[in-house]
Amino acid sequence: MKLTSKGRYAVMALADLANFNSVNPVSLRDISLRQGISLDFLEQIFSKLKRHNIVKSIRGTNGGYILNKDPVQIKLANILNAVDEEVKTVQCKKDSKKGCNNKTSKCITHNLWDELEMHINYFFEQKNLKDLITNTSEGRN
Amino acid sequence: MKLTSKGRYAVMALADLANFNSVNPVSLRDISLRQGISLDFLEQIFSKLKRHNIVKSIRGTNGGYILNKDPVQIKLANILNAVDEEVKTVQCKKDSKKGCNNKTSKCITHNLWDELEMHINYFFEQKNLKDLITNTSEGRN
DNA sequence: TGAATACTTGACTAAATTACTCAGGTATAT
DNA sequence: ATATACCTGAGTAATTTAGTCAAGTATTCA
Repeated sequence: MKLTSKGRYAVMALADLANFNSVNPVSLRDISLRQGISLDFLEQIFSKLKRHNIVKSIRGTNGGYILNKDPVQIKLANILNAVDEEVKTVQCKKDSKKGCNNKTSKCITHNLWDELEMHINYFFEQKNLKDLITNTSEGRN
Repeated sequence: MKLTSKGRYAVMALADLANFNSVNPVSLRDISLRQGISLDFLEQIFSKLKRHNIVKSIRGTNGGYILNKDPVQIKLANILNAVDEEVKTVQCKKDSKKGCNNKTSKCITHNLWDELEMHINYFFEQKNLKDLITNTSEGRN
C-alpha cells in the first residue's frame, strides 16, 4: 500500500508553489531545482493540474504557473484526483474482470476494503494546501 | 495508492479460514477453490502467516491450517505486516537514498505523509478478523 | 525582429514491482 | 504404500511506475 511519486510530487510542487505564492508566476524550472523533481516529469504533472483548473499557466519569459484558487480551497483530494492517483483497494469494481463480480457470491472482505477506501479518502478531503504551508502540523484524525 | 493482491488475499484467506473455523484444519486447496486464489500463491502467503504465528499448520492427509488465536485477537495490522504489506507514503525513510534525507532541508510535505501513514495504520489496528466474519458492517471511523 | 524563456504535447523506454508459476521436496493419515 | 497436503526457493511474465526524449508554441524583452 503506497503512494506513487506522481501523487507525492504533485502535492510537493503545489506546496512549493503556494509557498512562493506572489504576484509573479513560478516556473517549473524553479520548482524542479528546489524540490529535486525532474523538469519533464513536472511538466506532465502540471499539464494535468491545469486541465483540472488547479493552476493557471502563463507562457513566455518570466512565465510560469500560479494557483487558480485560494490554497484553503484546494483539497488534497482534488490534487490527487487530478493526477490520477486513485485510492484502490479492491479489484471488484464495475468494469473489472477480477474480484467478486464474476462470482455468484460477494467476496467476504468487500465491505472492508470499501470502508478503507472511505477512510483514506476522508483524510484527503480534510486536508488542503493551506494546511501544508502553515506547517504547525496540528492535523488531527 | 493501492493495496496489493498479496495483502488482500491474506485477509480474504484468513476470513475464509475463520468462517470455516471448526475442529478440523482447513486445507489451502479448499480455500483456493472457494476464494479463487492460486494454490501456489496461497502457500507463499501462508508460509509467512505461519512464521508470524497467525496460523498453525497440520501436515498430512486431512491436514491444513487453523487459526493460532481467537479471531478477535488477530488484527488486520498483524496480517498485513506478516505478508510484508507495508504502508509507505514517503521515500525519505532511514535507509533510503531518495527523499529529504540527502538534502539539507526537510521536505515540505514530510509531516503530511507521516500523518497519512498513521491514519491508515490506525484503521488496520482497529479492525480484527472477528469484525469481518460478523459482517454487519458496523465499522465507524 | 529575433533570441531567450518557459509552457505544451505525445510517444517512448528502462527499471521496478507484482503476481504469480514451477519444481522439487517432507510429514502424516489410512 | 500411497495419497494428501504442507513446505521452500527459484524463476518469470505482465504490469506499472517513473521517468526521458523530441518537437513544438506563446510571450517577453532587448
